[in-house]
Amino acid sequence: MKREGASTPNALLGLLSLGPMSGYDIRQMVLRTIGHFWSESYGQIYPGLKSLAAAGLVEKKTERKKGKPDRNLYSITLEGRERLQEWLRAPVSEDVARIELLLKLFFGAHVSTSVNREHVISNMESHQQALKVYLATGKQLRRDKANDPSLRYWLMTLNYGRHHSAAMLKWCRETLAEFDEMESKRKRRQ
Amino acid sequence: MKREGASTPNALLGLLSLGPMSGYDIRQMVLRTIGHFWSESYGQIYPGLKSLAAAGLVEKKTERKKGKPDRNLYSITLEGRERLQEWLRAPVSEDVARIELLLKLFFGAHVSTSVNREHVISNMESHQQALKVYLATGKQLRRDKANDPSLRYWLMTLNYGRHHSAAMLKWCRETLAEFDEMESKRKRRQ
DNA sequence: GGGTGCATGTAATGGGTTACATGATTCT
DNA sequence: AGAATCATGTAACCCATTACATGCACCC
Repeated sequence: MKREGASTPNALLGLLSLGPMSGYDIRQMVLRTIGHFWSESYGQIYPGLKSLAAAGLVEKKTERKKGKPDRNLYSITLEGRERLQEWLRAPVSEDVARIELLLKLFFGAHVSTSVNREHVISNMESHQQALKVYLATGKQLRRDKANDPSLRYWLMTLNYGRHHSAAMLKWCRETLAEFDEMESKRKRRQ
Repeated sequence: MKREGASTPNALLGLLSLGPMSGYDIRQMVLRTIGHFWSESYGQIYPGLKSLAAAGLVEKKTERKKGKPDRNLYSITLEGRERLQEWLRAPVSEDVARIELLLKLFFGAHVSTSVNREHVISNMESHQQALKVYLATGKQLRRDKANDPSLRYWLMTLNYGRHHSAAMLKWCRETLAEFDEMESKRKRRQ
């Protein structure tokens, strides 16, 4: 009877709370702003907007411009805002993340250390890349959104990413050192 | 044409590489050993074992014991081991984790700081708890599995958890301090 | 003429959890 | 008598991605 979960409609409401948007805009927004901890595909967005509209939580207005394709602009209603706040106040549902890297590593003894090493290295690279992005968007936000009341919250999510990626880099380096040790031990025995 | 994903059968093969097990055993194993980064439900395990058996990657033997319910013991075949190694060698497919806490925080300006603070606090508590578990199981593994060739790999996954939770605790403390600051600013203005 | 970006949507498919259904044994 | 643990499995449902389908405008 309790469903719980279903955060996609809430994500949509959240994004529309920043201003009216089309489904296409939402997709771009997701990629540019919350992309490092959230994803939404068109297959979720368009049907999601439709059902939110049917529930009266958002309103649709079709915008016609010569020379450009029609845009369906959605804006959040008062009821939608209430629903969003309700969800924000509800406790965070935590479920176990499935981390494929760790699953492979857990069974790593079945393959050579170099295979496992490669997995760790590519993980390290993606976190190095992510760190750069976090720092850059942090700067950009502080510059462009200096007076936005949401700025602090946005920086918190960025900071989360910073801490996470920094910790992962540390772990990667330690793990690579461990592989070195394992390999030199193996060589000594030969 | 390329499906990619579908890691459940590989997880099952991995667990069975540690020794013959029933579906029930596997569930327990998942919870006790890889539970901090993986989950499998009966609804995945039993059908999964069935199709692995149909593909010849595992073998089923029914064990009958007086006074106890029948157990379907599954063991990995040679072909299954090969398939497992193939998967282990394939690159890790990384997808964006959906972190509900961050989604709520991103839209945090719509509710009071105390609501957001509560979310962060309960996150902090769960990581404190997790850290304790990591340290305890680390000790236990070093004691009980001192000669297991997989020990190093298991400790790597634990270490991942340690680093992650430690970083999250740091982030939580910083974020809580930020809330303090926001609230004292608000008071000063009143 | 062809690629890219804007724009909307659906259908197929996959992957997963939860609830349901059943039943024995052991411990309290 | 009743709860907990062992044990197996299915069905309903939910959530999500990917591929498909369409089409215009702008730039090279």
